[in-house]
Amino acid sequence: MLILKLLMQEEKYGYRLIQELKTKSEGRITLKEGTLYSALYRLEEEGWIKSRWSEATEKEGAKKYYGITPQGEQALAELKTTWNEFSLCVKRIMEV
Amino acid sequence: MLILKLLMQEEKYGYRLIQELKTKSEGRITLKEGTLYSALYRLEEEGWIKSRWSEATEKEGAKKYYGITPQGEQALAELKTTWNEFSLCVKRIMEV
DNA sequence: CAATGTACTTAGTAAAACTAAATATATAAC
DNA sequence: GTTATATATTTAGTTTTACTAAGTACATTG
Repeated sequence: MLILKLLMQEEKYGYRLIQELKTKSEGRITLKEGTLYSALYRLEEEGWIKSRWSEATEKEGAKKYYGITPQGEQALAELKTTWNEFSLCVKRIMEV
Repeated sequence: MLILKLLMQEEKYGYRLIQELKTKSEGRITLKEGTLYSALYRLEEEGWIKSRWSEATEKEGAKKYYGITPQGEQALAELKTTWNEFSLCVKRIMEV
């Protein structure tokens, strides 16, 4: 869900997603490469994201950019609802 | 965390925990026996809960009651902090 | 007496995060 | 110049944990 959310802004490559998740979570979500990339492969298999290779420039090598698909946006909306309901329900149980 | 929380009130047996999680979550958390009981075994191995068999009466068979230990209470407090920080951080990323 | 509800156990599968390492390039340090 | 670090992706293998599914046992209900 977080990956899909970060891809709503613009297309991004895997390494950048790891960094963004780390900084935006204040160091609480530190995915290892194995975790992030296999998550990306699953999301792409689901049809929720699409990848393309950028061309290498003089300064930079080629990167694999991921963008969210319309189905991904739909899935994100559903995941958000599920998450909201779930976390609210955890909150209620924990706050009694 | 939720199991530990439910055991803070009083000691409970596994089947009851399944029911309570279901009703208190309005049907969103419906653990199967295999899931709940193996979670209980893990928690007991950690030393966070302790079990005892009740004696069978004329009406009821023996049940295995679980109670939270002092280490369990400590773990619960830490889990709660971790959960609060984590869910807040998800909220922040999702609400941008 | 068959079916359902309660209550616990166990075996095996599946999903997903983990460790760990390999590959490759660019930059910075010594 | 070589070593170390940062960037960027891939892959192999392990571990954890939830899942399915079935089995045991007893009490209650129809």
